[in-house]
Amino acid sequence: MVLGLKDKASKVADLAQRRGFYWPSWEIYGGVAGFYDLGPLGKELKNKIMELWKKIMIHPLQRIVVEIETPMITPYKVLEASGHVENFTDPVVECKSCGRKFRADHLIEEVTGLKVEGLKPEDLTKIIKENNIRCPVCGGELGEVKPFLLLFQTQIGPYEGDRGFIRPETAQGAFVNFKRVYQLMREKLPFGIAQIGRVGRNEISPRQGLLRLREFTIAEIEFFIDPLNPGRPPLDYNAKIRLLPWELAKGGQKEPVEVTVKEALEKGWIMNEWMAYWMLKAKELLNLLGVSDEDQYFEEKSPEERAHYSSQTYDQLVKTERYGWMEVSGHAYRGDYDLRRHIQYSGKDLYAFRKFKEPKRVRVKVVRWNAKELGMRYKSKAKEIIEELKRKDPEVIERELYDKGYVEVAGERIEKGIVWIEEREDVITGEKFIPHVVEPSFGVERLLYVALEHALKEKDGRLILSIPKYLAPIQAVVFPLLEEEALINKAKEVWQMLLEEGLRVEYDEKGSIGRRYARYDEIGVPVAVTIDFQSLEDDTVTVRDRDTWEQIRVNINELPEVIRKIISMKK
RNA sequence: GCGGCGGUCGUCUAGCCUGGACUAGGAUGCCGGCCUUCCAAGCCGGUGAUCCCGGGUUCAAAUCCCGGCCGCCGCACCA
Repeated sequence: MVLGLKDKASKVADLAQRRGFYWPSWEIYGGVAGFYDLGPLGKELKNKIMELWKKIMIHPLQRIVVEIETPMITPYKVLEASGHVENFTDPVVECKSCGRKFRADHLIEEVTGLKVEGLKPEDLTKIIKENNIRCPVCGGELGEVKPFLLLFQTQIGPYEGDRGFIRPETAQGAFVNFKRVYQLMREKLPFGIAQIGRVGRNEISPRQGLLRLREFTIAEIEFFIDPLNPGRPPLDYNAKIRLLPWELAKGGQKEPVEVTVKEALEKGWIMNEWMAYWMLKAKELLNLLGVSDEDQYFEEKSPEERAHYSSQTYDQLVKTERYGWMEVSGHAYRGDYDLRRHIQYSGKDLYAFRKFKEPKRVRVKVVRWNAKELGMRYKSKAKEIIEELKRKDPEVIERELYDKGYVEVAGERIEKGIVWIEEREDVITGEKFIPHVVEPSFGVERLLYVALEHALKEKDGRLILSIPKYLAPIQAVVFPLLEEEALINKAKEVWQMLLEEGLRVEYDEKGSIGRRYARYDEIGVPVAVTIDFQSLEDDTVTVRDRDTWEQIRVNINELPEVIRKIISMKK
């Protein structure tokens, strides 16, 4: 293998395919861009990564962060409410001569100054024709405006009207369940709904292997807070964080700055303490996946780049060799956007309730009326009159009655005495409000790739997957030094014993010992146990470290504990 | 989607320009055997390639032409 000649991404892709981490889906039919299969090792590693994610994101706040699961197939109405049906489609127009594509609405606004947001593609096409707008690059003629919907569409059941989509994020499943989980959390904020699940986005041009997929796994938390009383996260204010806030970026700054969390909050670079908390957690997670601080930072998205629901978004970027800085997580302050929209579209009560410290006593003016009198005088019109009285501001009615002696509703003059204003004192114990949402969201396959790329090392022309030891899919391997019956028997005994200890262990007797070390270094097995002739005499074996290649000799009955210690996260 | 480059055993690659002896060669991996007392050792044997797919040109196509698919790089969108 000519290792030196290839870049790291190729080496990762090569290793992934050769040793069974991942490969393109539907390969024997030529493959389909944007879809990848996970092989045996890839699947195990991904499981480990998801476990780790839960350990970092959920476990420390387990009393207030809970995991749920909701369907991938999502009804039209839900994604209409979320704004995705509207916002996940771009009107695109193509130049007939050079083939370049443009956002049709942006192009028109630039050239004509007309506000055309929300217009239909046909109208946009018309405007382009009427104003003779041409390709801004080559001057060629432009074609029809077409919407490009990034959502995968399907149909639910046999009825064509029941349109469904594959969810582009798991978040909506959390929002629609807000009330139920709120009640399960005994109506206390803040709390978080975590979800790990597959999503689909019909990317125009997926590329870059595992990094841009049409179907992938998202791990996200919708963290609900009371904006007036967000609570305090267990936050280390002195922790350092690398940031490129928009405030600096728009002034031309390219490099992130390192600041304490305290500074970032004081300067308003991070708008909320919970945002800061999840960002720090994200940094910790990437550290544990083998990405150092220098190889990651957070970049704030400009207002134009942000998703339709967000008022602040930071992307967590990780350095990759070929693809440069790659987003592995997004941290969005979604405000009350999603719940507000779902309240609107579903008509359901998705409010939280905020109790006042002291019940408030307020004097309120209420409109009262003599229903019997109204009924007798206005007959069937009485109902309409009462409805209008209910809607009208009591202050206004009071003024009208005072000024004119009557109030005019539904075209009738209702005189003082039939309608009057009463003042009464109400005791208000609290108020309804829509919680705000802080959302950390991770692309799991990207984490997988990044972990692999950062783990891949070379030593003496050999590939070593120096993945953090607690992440290794296979934890240990047992070798007889030579293919001799006595050694083989002993080795199999040891292997069996380790299996019974619950460890994930392989056994291999084929090839020279060096070749076997190399085989398992390449897939990141942290511990190689070798049974040699001395083992037969004194029940000791050699334990070799994947990264240093150093060996120690341990007694067989200490072996499980030795291995456990090596692959443990606690150091 | 456009432009550029590419696609040959699991992997890396020779051959392609200049069509024919290519029954597609090598290396590595993998399997079996011999050997071997700790880092991809050696020897022998074996396995393994619809030459990305479809069509066309030709007596003859891995090779030339067209279309598609996939990949990489650049442009636009994103976790």
